[in-house]
Amino acid sequence: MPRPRRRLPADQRKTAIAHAVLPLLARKGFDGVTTRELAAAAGISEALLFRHFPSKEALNREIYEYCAHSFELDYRRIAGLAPGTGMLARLVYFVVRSIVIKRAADADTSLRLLYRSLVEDGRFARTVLMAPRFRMLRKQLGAGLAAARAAGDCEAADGADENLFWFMHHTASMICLMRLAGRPPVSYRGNLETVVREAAAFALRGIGVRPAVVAAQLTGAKTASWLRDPELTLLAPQSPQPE
Amino acid sequence: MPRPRRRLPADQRKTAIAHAVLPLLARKGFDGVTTRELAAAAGISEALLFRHFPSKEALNREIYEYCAHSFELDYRRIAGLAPGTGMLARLVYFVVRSIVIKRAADADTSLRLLYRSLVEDGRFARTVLMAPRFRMLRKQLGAGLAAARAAGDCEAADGADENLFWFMHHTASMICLMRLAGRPPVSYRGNLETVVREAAAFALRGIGVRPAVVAAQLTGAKTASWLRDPELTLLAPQSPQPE
DNA sequence: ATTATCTATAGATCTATAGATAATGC
DNA sequence: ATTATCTATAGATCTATAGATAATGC
Repeated sequence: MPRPRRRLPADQRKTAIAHAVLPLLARKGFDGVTTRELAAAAGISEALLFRHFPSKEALNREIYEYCAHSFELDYRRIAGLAPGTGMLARLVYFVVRSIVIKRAADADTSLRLLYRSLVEDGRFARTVLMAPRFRMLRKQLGAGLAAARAAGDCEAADGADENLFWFMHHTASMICLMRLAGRPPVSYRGNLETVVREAAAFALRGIGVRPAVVAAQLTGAKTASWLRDPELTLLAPQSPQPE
Repeated sequence: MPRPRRRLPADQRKTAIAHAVLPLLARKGFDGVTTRELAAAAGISEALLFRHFPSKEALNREIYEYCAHSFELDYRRIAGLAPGTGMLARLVYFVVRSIVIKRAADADTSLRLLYRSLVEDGRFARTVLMAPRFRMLRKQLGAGLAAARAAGDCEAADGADENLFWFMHHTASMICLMRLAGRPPVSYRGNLETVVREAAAFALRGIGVRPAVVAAQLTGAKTASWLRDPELTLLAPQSPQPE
């Protein structure tokens, strides 16, 4: 059965391979997946795979680069808001939400890759977490905290604002990680949007915002209205689709 | 070079293998490690490995069981304390600390296994996180919250206490996970004990305890005195050493 | 006599390459 | 004429077993 495959120019084929192969690689891990499986997922022969990538290792490296962009956030909108208690609530809510609910089609793929990296050498995780966008977000959070403190809505911190940023990030990240496992080992009460709102409230109180202020800021009606506002979705951009 | 190995009775050898093999398996993952490497780590031939474990897969399963116990906490001491704001602070502080700083020798090994499980099928993570000790801790936290609320030290939650417990747990877990990667992708300000205290404060505020109360409860002097109290270390028991 | 251990190796699988064939674009 | 693709296969490696040898305990 000589099956003549669709012929593609080198660069397109390369992208197509990366795209097709990513989910499998993320799910099974570099060592758990075979080049035979990868080729099958890309709908090509193993020989062609090795023509486009000199080795399995090289393919793996390219996949990381291909995937890294999917963690970008459109933070410019947030950057435009004036620092204050309301801005702080929005910032935390959207960061938490965009981590817990990733909208990109390949969401759990890129996240699996990220967390897998953490238990291994951590290289990929470093590229993602040390990227400029996080420095930016940290700065924004700092500005929001300062404004909220000045307004009396927030307690001064005992430690560094930077640590508070990461604690917030961690709360959301671990919820996301728990949801990656087929049957989650932790079952939260309420539906996902509820969990997102509760986690955002937890994080806001955690960074020092007074409980009463948090309750006023994160009402169901308010977050619902934010979700309808396309100006501030803060979600990951779509991946570049091949072809 | 016929090297006569030390001869051990079957059960002892089996335990010895499990013990010797665990770190390598956790670090490289089931697919990333070879039976040759595993045998070498255990100081035996591959043939002997397969005599004690019918397959690599079977060895892997046993390793999970062997490792699961290292997550146990000595929560009985906490269970003995009367619910109240002070108990709540202690509980959160020690849970956070025991997650971030695991004292057992094979600490990062068991944690790697746990987090690796999360990006894979999640089976092991479920055994660990759904264990009775967590239900117990959750109950204790609930009692502490109720008492602190009655005392006016803590805001009533908008959601379930159970979710608050997990958010606290998540904050600590992710700090721990970040520290597993060789060079951590996130660098916190301050030394580890400081980070632990700040994270505990974050979590306490997060679950609703008023910022001023948290500040009063988690002073450096207070946590230092807790650390000197052997009654309440709440740390993981030592692994059973072979032989 | 039984049980633990080793050396040697089979059989399967996995990465990677060689060399032939067919589609594309000038 | 060039470039993409395939089939076939080499060479390495990996899991697992067969069969021989040596230590232990009755």
